[in-house]
This record gives sequence, structure tokens and C-alpha cells, in this order.
Amino acid sequence: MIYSSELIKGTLKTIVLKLLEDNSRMYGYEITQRVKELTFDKIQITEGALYPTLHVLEEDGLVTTELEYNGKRARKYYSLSPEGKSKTKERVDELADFMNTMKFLLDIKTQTT
Amino acid sequence: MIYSSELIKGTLKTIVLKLLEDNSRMYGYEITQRVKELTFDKIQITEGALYPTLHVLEEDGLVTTELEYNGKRARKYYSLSPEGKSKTKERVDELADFMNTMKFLLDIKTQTT
DNA sequence: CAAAGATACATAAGAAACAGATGCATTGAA
DNA sequence: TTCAATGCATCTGTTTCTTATGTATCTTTG
Repeated sequence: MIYSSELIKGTLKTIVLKLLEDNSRMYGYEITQRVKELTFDKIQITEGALYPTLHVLEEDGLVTTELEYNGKRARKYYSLSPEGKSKTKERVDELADFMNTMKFLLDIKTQTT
Repeated sequence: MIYSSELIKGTLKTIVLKLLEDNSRMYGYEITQRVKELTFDKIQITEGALYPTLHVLEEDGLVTTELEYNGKRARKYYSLSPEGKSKTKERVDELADFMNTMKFLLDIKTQTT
């Protein structure tokens, strides 16, 4: 099962920020693969969605980049800036709050692992 | 606190369907007020978002409508069609699944009421 | 060794969904 | 009687994503 794209809208930026918080340095393709793995293929970030998002995060000063080469192949590594770190906490907290509201609104029981 | 609009994107249709499942008959303005109440003002559905959504649900055959008058004031009541009822279950289940995935991905602790 | 698939970046055109503004009309309260 | 609330609706952005395309390198497999 893959979630309808509607559902994923609006969470992409938060997901990317959270991954960077946990991993300190990641490149674009790595992010798509990591999300695919972690969600058992249920969330598949397309490149057309990811790269523009990363560029916006960079423009907004939330991430910094370093271009590195693995042989001739370029990789653009992204890291959270200090501003990005605090923004990440904000975003994740807001999403947590939102999810509690949605649980209440939709009377949903989530797993309590 | 009001959630960033990004976050709410994609959940509006599910929220409306769920409300109609619980209340059998509602009109547009009533829906906006109920959501506002239930979420303690954290989710405020604008009319520019709601009415197009309701019209799409009607076009898709998920809801039926009845126009009624309270004095001279028109109210357009929306009810779930049989198709709408099963679609609602699908949507709510998908959202519950999605929320569990996001909890895992973002390592979020939600309230276990 | 050639071809195909995976890795890695990126952009561009269009669709979808919502925000914000506006409009009209009725009703109730100050 | 005037303002806020109720109730419908549409329209013009804007944002965000989808789908397609483009370029290039590396790896695996027949």
C-alpha cells in the first residue's frame, strides 16, 4: 500500500528536517531511499518533489550544503544549520500536536508501542 | 495556536467525510463551526476551501444534498451516500495507518488517552 | 563487453488544493 | 440601525506536488 499523495502533502519538509536531525549529513538520493526503507515502501519521495524542497530549505537558511565527489560522481550533502535545528523541533512538535488533534477528531486508535 | 496550512492540506476531505459519518446531515457553515469547536480553534476551515471540497464530494457521488429553508435562509444539507460511507472508512483507515507511520518516522509520542 | 538498471543531480510544465478576498443576502443583537 | 453572525458561493493567486524529461556515472549481469 502506498499512501495517497494528498495525505503526504505538507509533511515532506518535516520528514526531511527530521532525517537530517538524526543523521547530521545526508544527500538527496540517500534521503529518498531512507524514507522508502523506514516506511516499508509506503512513502516514496519523488525526485521532482525532493530537490525543489531541499533548495527551498537552503534558500531559507535551514540547511547548508557541501558538494563532494565519490570518484567522478557528485554528491550534495545537506546538514541542518542552527536555525534549521530549532525549526525542526518546532515542526515536529507541531506535527505531534496536529496528530493528537486528528486522533481526537477522527476517533482513531493508534498503536501504543 | 493554529496549525500551518501546509499541515492541514490533504486531510480536509477526510475530516468532512468523518463528520458526516457521525452526524448524518450537516450544512457547510455548520461543518466549519463544528471543526473549530472540536479542535479548540486549532483547525479553522475557510469557506474558500470547504465549498469547493463539498462540491467535489458531490460530483464524485460520495455525498447527496438537500436544500432546505429556515425562514428565508437557505441551508444545503449534505449526507453520505452508500459509496461515501465505504469511502469514509477507507480514508479514515488510511489516515490511521499513515499516522502510525509518521509516529515511527518522526519518533513522536502521542497521547494515549 | 554491452546493455540494463541503479545511482545522482536537476528542471520544467501542469495539476491539485488551499488561502484570501470578495460578493450577496438574511438574521439577530446592541 | 448598524454591526456581527449566519449561510451560500466564486475567483485569483500561490504553494506544493506529479509526471516527464534530461544528463551523467557506476555496477551488475548475461
